[in-house]
Amino acid sequence: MAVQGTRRPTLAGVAERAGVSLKTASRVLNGEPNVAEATRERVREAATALGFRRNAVAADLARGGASRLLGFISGDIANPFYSALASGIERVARDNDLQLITTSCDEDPERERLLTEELLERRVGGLVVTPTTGDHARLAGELAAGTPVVFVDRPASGLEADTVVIDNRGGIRAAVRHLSYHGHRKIAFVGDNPEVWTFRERRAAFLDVMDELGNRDAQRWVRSGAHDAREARSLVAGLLDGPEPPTAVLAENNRVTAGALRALADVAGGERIALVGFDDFDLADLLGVTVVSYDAVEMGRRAAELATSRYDPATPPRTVTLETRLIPRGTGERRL
Amino acid sequence: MAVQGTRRPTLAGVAERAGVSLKTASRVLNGEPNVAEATRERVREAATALGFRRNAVAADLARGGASRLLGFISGDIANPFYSALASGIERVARDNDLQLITTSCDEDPERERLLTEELLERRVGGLVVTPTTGDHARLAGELAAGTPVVFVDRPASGLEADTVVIDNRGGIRAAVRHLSYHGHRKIAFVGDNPEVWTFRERRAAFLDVMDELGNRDAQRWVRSGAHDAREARSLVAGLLDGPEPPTAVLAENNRVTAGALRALADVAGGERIALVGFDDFDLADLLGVTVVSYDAVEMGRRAAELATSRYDPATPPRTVTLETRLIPRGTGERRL
DNA sequence: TTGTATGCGTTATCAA
DNA sequence: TTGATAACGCATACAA
Repeated sequence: MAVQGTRRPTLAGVAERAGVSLKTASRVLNGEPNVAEATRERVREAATALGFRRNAVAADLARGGASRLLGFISGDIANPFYSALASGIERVARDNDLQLITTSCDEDPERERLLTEELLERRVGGLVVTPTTGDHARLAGELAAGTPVVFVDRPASGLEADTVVIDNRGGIRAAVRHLSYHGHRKIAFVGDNPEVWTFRERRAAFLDVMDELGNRDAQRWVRSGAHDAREARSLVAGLLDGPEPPTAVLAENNRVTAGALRALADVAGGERIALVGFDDFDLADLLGVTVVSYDAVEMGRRAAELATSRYDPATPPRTVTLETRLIPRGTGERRL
Repeated sequence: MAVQGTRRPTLAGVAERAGVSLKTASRVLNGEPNVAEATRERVREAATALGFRRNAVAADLARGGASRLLGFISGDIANPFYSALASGIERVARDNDLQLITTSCDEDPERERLLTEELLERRVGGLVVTPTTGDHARLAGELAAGTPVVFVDRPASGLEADTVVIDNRGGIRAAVRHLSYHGHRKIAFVGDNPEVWTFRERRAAFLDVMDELGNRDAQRWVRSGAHDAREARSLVAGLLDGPEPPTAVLAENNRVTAGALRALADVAGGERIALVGFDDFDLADLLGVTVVSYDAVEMGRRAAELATSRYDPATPPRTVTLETRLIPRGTGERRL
């Protein structure tokens, strides 16, 4: 048992106690072959007696190259979406004997840059990033140096790199068609900030499908700027209170869905207004909300697989697109 | 720009290019004083020209002692409770210039042990653990060696160490009294497995308060074994379907609450049965569920503060108990 | 203000 | 089957 003040036992200490050289002790403790069984036993005993625990920091340095660490830069780890990503990444990390460093950049480009730098200083063997709107060209050198940098949920700007996204357009298409099939024409699209890539993708798809369905002026049904549930609530409230209230609301993400639900609960007859949300959420079944669902854990897993697979920087970047799935609950209208 | 195959630029390289010694380059790049401004400038230029990025692995090894890493062993990072903890820990880590390694042990003692070992090999400067039921006496030596190990949400067994918990008993007391105040006598307590410390605490409090209120036989209202929402649903369904259905259900955690909600939705008149849940959750307001709430992010923060504050292993372990808060929504009965 | 020398605890090379 | 010795890249007494 180590005691405070006392140094921790080292491999050299184990070797000395076992009466062998450093290299032999190393061989034994790393399970390498070509060591006599008797020697092996003596080293093991010495290690246990001293309470030896290998120093992974020293090992990483000696080995050279990357450390056995993987980096993940999320927007906010407390957000269920990001923690689902983290969960998928973690599993792949585990399978590859890597430890995962998680960080949150609060959607702040400058903070993302700082975190990237810190993780690269740690010589991570791979980096998974949910990119903010900033430019990522600065990472070109690192990519060329062989560090796999993978972007997830949205692509980086100014850089060609491996990317994992979902089929946003397909998801929106399914949602709008679902509502249309159930007779809705006045469909409002409520979302986050237009700076966000996913918002733009989803809005574009919304306009496309509405156009295909004969609604050439869908732009007037679009509302943006709802970054949290509270803002979404007032945005939807405004729609319902306006001159031409929609009969259906398409919420661009789960925060908007939550806000929309509250707005609908606030007005008389709100339960007769249909609601479809992008992103599934807990208890959506109870609230009878039809959603566009996808597997965020799988998304993390795929990203981590790209980030851990050794690759040739010369090969063109890969893009993985995951499918979405419409989960109809009722007829698009909520049944409370 | 580094190119693949090429080694990464080192401090020595920067020093050489700037025509100074290693130590001087180190001084400049670490912002230490006592360097001529001209020298400083030359070193900076050399660093930029070479695309130098310090190697944190080497720095940690050279500095000796612990690495600038913090470890967190959660049950499952995809679980909102654990990711809230992670969020709090992450903020403290950031403030202390530490990087956070997050792991999930899936509530498996053996896996927790393995993860602990791996993190200690990484020489983490602190370790936050949500302990499983296994014994933790093996960590005594590490504690004595000066690594702050902090347990959060429940105490470790077989080891005296810093711990952060919430006031489970107070929370249950408030919940039962709330229901009692609103006229309920037949209150069922539905929870997870009795192996889980928090369950035992909460059940004990439930029985105490029921006893105080004159219900001496509350044991028959206790149901356990609901580890997920599905199991909770059938457990509650069984209660409602039994010979003497309760008029109120106290759910021991948010998974049970979700299951109970579904069970109540399944039966006629279910909306007249009161429900109070331990743990607040998203959209609880919409569903009209009264809850016992507490701040999981704060819990993580407090744990991380204990794990980062240098302390004397000789001082007795500290226990931080965080308050809970009853959030009444309606009269304890749901208003849908 | 600047530099020299040594150590951190491993892994890896190459020889014995 | 084993071992001596040199990296790995930086920090830090101590000197100049």
